[in-house]
Parts: sequence; structure tokens; C-alpha cells
Amino acid sequence: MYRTHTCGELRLNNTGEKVTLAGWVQKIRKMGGMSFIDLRDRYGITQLVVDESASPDLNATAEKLGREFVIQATGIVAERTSKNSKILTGDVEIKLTDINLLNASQTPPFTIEDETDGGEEIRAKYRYLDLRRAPLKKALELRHKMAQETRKYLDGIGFIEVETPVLIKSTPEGARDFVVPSRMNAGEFYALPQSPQTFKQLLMVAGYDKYFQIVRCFRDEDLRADRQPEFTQIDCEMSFVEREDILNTFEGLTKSLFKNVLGLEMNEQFPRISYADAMKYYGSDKPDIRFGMKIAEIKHLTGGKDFAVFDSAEYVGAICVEGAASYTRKQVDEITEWVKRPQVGAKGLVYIRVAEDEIKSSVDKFYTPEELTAIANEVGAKNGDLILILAGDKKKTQDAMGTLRIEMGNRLGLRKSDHYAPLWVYDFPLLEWDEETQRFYAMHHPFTSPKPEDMDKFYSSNREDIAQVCANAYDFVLNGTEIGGGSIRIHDSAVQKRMFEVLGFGSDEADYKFGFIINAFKFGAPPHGGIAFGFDRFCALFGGQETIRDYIAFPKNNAGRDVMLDAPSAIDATQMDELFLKSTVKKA
RNA sequence: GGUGUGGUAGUUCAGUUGGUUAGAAUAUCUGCCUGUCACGCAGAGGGUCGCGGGUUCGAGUCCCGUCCAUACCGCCA
Repeated sequence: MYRTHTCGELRLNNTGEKVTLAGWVQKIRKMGGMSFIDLRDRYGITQLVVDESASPDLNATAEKLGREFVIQATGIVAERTSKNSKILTGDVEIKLTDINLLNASQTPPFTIEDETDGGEEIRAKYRYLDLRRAPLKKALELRHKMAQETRKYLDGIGFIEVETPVLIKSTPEGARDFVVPSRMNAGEFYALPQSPQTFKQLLMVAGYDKYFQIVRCFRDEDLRADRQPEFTQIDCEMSFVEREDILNTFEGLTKSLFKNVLGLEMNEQFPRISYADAMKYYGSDKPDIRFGMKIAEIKHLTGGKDFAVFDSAEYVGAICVEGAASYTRKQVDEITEWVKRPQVGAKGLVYIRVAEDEIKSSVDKFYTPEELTAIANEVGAKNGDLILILAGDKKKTQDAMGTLRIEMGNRLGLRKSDHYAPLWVYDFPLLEWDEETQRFYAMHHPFTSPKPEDMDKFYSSNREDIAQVCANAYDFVLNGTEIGGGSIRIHDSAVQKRMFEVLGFGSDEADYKFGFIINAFKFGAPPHGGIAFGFDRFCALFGGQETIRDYIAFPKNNAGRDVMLDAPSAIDATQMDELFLKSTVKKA
């Protein structure tokens, strides 16, 4: 037996017991006649003591130890003379009688501590060392807990977890597919699933009316702090349900996760907002409602004063930044520069300072104090507030207002990571017209059902009508991050056929890409719908982080590389030949 | 594909107007130290200043190119 206890469990009531621990040497403090060794494992840190009572052998072994050596240590649990309240085992220490060196270690390239001295890159290369650190360990433990609670909850309400294949068929709509060449079928490729979408719908046809899966998905698109090429979804589908059934079911799941993982009781129903209102009031389809600062359209208050910028603008939007009237000219200029960056894309920024005795703006030339006060009233500004105004093309300016709102929320510290504001967004547009390719694209995916009341428009021959069709789709948003999305699906093969027609697929093309599902729908498809949650993001938000990388044991870097494995990499000529591939670029 | 930021000791960083032998902290090693827990004290070793080219008497510093990392935009049904 390697150990009798872990490094995290010994307490005062173990005093006098002979114990054996095994773990990694976190730190050695040599005091001359005695030494302290911090021994670490997954469960904690326990202090070992080598003092004058130790044998020469023991002293010799202790002398050789370095950081991250793996040892087995036997001794007697003793109460410390000076206790350490920072660690759970801080009241006790082990007076060593024996050390067994199990494995030496090279000096690690960075310190294995909560606040490491290592940067991102070196830690990614030595991920197995980074994972020894407590913050990463906590992240993975949180993820584990989330997964277990999800399974427990969904199992408890009758869901069945079904695994779906990873080698599937490429359907080049939406994100790019990762593809896998087939050795047994010359010149043909599998694709890795972007989601198990079609399979879960086929499971509905098969009668498994409550399905879920915690499943890996793959998308070959550029990465972000919250986007990895392979990521995990909590993927769900239900039959004989309407939108409300799905929303209530997964609101229940979310509440149970909050309760059982974070200890937060959320008794209120989650707020719900339409896509149109989300855009209008927050300039985003995933509003962060941890703070107010709603956007107000003020075009009607700005006209006819010869201010060309506002007069020529399709849209004028304003937000009220509470308490920011004290911002200096320099600070306002800096925000102006910020909104003019290409990433935000505003042409300029108009401000109004609302102070006790006067109302002052960057457009005083054009507007009287009374007119400015009318704007202040419209956005609900009080004394001491600063109003920020952008104008221009409606869609772009709304987006920019949304970005500015988030930025001001950050600057004012209104986006607290330990405060959770869930939100459902629904009634998304079904389709988006793309000028470049002159066709509609599905905003969600091509199996999303139009809202029943929009069915007439859906069958209209007028492009404007079709563009206005609302989807029976919904997103789950937490703190301004899109966590989940889903829809009620099309289960009628005629409607599905119309959808492919609207998307500009010929019936041959639709058959080639989606023939299996069109066929399946001819055999009694039940009404169904579902949702998928981005599990990595969900975990990161529960952990109070914006980046998902620490919640994935072995993530990829910004360029989609695994810098530890050095993948992707070239393969040798034999492998290439077997797969009917020609070497064009790199040699191994 | 684009924009910003960064690349200097094992690691995290500083390095002024282009000017002597490129510094600090931490890590490592050596010695001292019997109650430390960010131990302390004394000392030592450790550098292709990402890479290539250019300007210059002289480049970590300026210019051009390139690679890498990172955040964002495009992209992500």
C-alpha cells in the first residue's frame, strides 16, 4: 500500500497515528538542524518535518529532494507548535521516520503555485505541470461536478443519454467541417460533427422522446478566448413539446446546477426578451443584464437643428452612464478614440454631461439646454450622469452601442463575475439574406421551424416577406455570454422541403446533403425540439472566468495547435498514400 | 484574412536620446541557520536581446521583412 491517507485529510484528531503519505514535493524549507517539506497531492498539502530525531539515512534522502520529486513518507502525526490557518491540514505535521524516493524530477520550468511565475505559452507546453496547480485542479473539479449534476438532473426527469457517431457526413452549411480521409473509400471523407443535430432528430423519429448527451463537437473556425475547435455541448432533444416545455425544462437544469454546484438558490423565473427588444435595448442578441444602462433611440429628439451628423443618420442611440459626468475631457476623448477603432466602427461620439447647475455637451452649438434636457429625460439621466450618443446606420450603430455599453459596464465595474444574470432570448429571425451570394442562410440551422403565425410569409414568393419570418428559436444567455441555443424543429417533410427551397438548394442537392433526414421524416416524425448548451463556457462562467481554456484539460492555442503534442503535424508518405492524399506542403 | 499588444537569464519583466561589461525579481546551485510555511542571511552560475536583412563609427533600442504568442474584428448554420 502506497499510502494510508491523502495530503488533504489529516487533522488534530489523527495526532499520534502512524501514517504514510505519497505525493509531490511542493517546497523544502531547510532550517539547519531541521527541515520542513510541503508534500502535495490532489487533495491538499501536508507539512512533513525532519528533525534531530531522524536517522542519518532519512537525513541523507531528505537532503537530495528537490521540487516536484515524488516521495512516499511515513511518520507520526503531531500537533504543530506554530499552526498555519491557511491550509486545512495546518494544525498538524508528520514527524518523519522514513522517506522513500519514488521518482526524481527535473526542475520545472515554472513554479507550481496558485500564482505561478509562468506565462501562457510555457504553461501550455507543460500542461501536465500546469494541471498540478490548484486553480486548474479546481476548474476541472468544477467541470466534473457540472457534468455529474447535469446527468443526475436529466436522468431524474426521464432523459436517456445516447452516444452518436463522431465520423459522419460533411454538410457544408454553417461552420467549416473538420474532415477525415477514408482509407477504405478512395477519395472520400468523413466529417467530424459540428453538433449531433441530425442524429438527435433521428432519435426523436425513433421514439426516444427525451434524449441528452454530453458530447464533443468540432468546428474548423478561428479561435477565441471562449472558442475552441473541439468543445463540449450538453445536447438535448425532446418530442411532443413546445417552446415553453423546453425553456422550463432547461431552466430547471440550470437552477439545479446553480444550487448544487454554486449553492445559489434561484427562485425567480429567468427573464425573457425577444430578439428585437434585445437589439433595441442592449444592441446585442446576448445582452448582459447584470447592469441596466439600456440604450434609448433618440432620433426623434435630435432632428431639425441643422446638426448634419444626426439629421443624416438613420438611427441615433444613447446610453446614460451613471455618475460619469465627472469624466475629464481626456477620458471622454479616450472613449471617443475607443469607439472609432475598426472593431467598434463608430464615426464619432457625442456626449452630454448632466450636472447640478448646467447641462453641457459636445453639440451645444446645435442644441439648447432645454433640448438636451429632453434627451436626458428620455434616457433617464440624473445629475452627475454622462450620456453617450452614437449615430449612423441602424444595424451598425446598434451593434456599436451594444459594444460601448459593455465597455462602460466594464469600466464602471458593473460586470461582477460572482453575480449571475440568466436570460432567455427568443423570436430570432429565421433567415439572413447574404448580398454576396444572393441567397438566404439559416440563422440557426435549416431544421429550425418558422413560427406557426409566420407560415404564410414563409411560403410567400416575396423576398421581403420571407426575410421577416420569425424562427421558433431561443438562446440561453448568462452574463452576456451565449450559453445555449435551440429551437422547435421542422417535423413535416413538406415544410422541410420548402426550407431547402428557400435556402436555394435544388431537390437533388437537398437529397444529397440531407436525404437521410428527409426520408426519416416520411416515417412518422413527432413534433420535437431541443437545445444545446456550450458546456465549456457554462463551466467557465460558473468559475467566474471569461476564458474556457482552463476548464478544458488539454486545450488548443490561438492557432488551433496543441503546443504540448505539437499537433497538427505532417504524416509520413505511407500514411498519405494509404489515404489517397498527395503531399503538397510540409514534410515531416 | 485584418487590427492592436508583446517576444531580453529556466521564468516573469525593466532597459532613458542609438554609446562602457545588458539589469531586477523569482527559480537553480553552494555555504550558514532548530519552528518555518512568500522562511532568513551570504555568495555563485545563468543571455543567439525571436529570426533574417538594412541604416550607423556603434543597434536590445531606428528601418524593412519574417516567425511565434495573445486579445479583438471578419468567421463561428
